[in-house]
Amino acid sequence: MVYEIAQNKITDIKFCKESTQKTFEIGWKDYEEYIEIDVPEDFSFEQCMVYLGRSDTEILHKIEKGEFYKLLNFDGVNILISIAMNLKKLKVTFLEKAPPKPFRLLTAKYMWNMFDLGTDLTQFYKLAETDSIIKLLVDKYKGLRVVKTDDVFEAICWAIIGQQINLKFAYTLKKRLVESYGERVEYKNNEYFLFPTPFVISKLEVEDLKHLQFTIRKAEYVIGVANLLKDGIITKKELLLEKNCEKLKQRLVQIRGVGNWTADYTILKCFDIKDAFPIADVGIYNALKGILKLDEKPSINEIEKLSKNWNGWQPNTTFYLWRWLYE
DNA sequence: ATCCAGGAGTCCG
DNA sequence: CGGACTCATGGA
Repeated sequence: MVYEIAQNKITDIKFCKESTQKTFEIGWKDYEEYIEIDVPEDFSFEQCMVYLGRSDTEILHKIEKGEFYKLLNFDGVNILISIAMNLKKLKVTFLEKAPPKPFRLLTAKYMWNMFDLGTDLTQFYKLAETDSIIKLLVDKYKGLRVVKTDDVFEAICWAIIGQQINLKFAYTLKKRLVESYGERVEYKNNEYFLFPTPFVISKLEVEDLKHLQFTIRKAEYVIGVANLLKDGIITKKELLLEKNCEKLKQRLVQIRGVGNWTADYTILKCFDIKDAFPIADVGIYNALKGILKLDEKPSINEIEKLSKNWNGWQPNTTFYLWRWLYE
């Protein structure tokens, strides 16, 4: 039996050839009921957990006693896992019965993508020698990775939901959306959810989402994106072929409801593109305002100047800046 | 109450 | 193209 990788799932594990950055090879061991994945020497599971644990309203995973729980789905097959560090390796445990071997490989690849384990951050850390902002961030949060979202529908929806509202309310909206329309699995008195599929959301009316306190616009945007993906007008597989940040952005911005910020954010969260940078993000300028002790938020021009020093490492810098906000 | 929040579309010159 | 206006809802 051949297991196909769904089109919009699992980023190709091969890395962008034109990238000048070093990459690590994936390494993992299969122990049936769990797998162990090699991680870079500097990898900090704890720092990634701070990012992933930034909201107590997060519905798509749980963190308990430093252990991470999430429901995965490969081609219709649900896999409930927990993740923890064990002897400098990432240990992923299958909480229900161990899935067939191809799915254990997919799980390893999923983690590799989610924690961006392929990127060698040596050059990023070296930037700290010449950039005081990077130095401050790296000193504090070394080992934090760019935590990715595999599902492009989820990534775009989450960005749309987050437009122009505070993060707390954004998490509330996501929770309502997922609880209302996402698949649910129960395990030991806990519930775990999948992000809703484009198919399910495409069937909704604007009114359905208005009841969840979505604005009319956001409801239209989310349903619209669902239709584009459901009909195959947009596929992640096709988007992955575009390695140029600007060109990828141009394609995303054509989607109704996706402006500059949403496109930048989606690329950062869902694609392995090294100059993705949501320059209009209020989180970024709030962090910079705080770090640089500015009286007012920095202008786009000022951020552009700063970010030139970060060329090729904008995604990492963005995550480290966001991390600074969670102190 | 007032301002802001991990904005986008539209219109107008 | 760039700016002003509109939409829209909870949090602090």
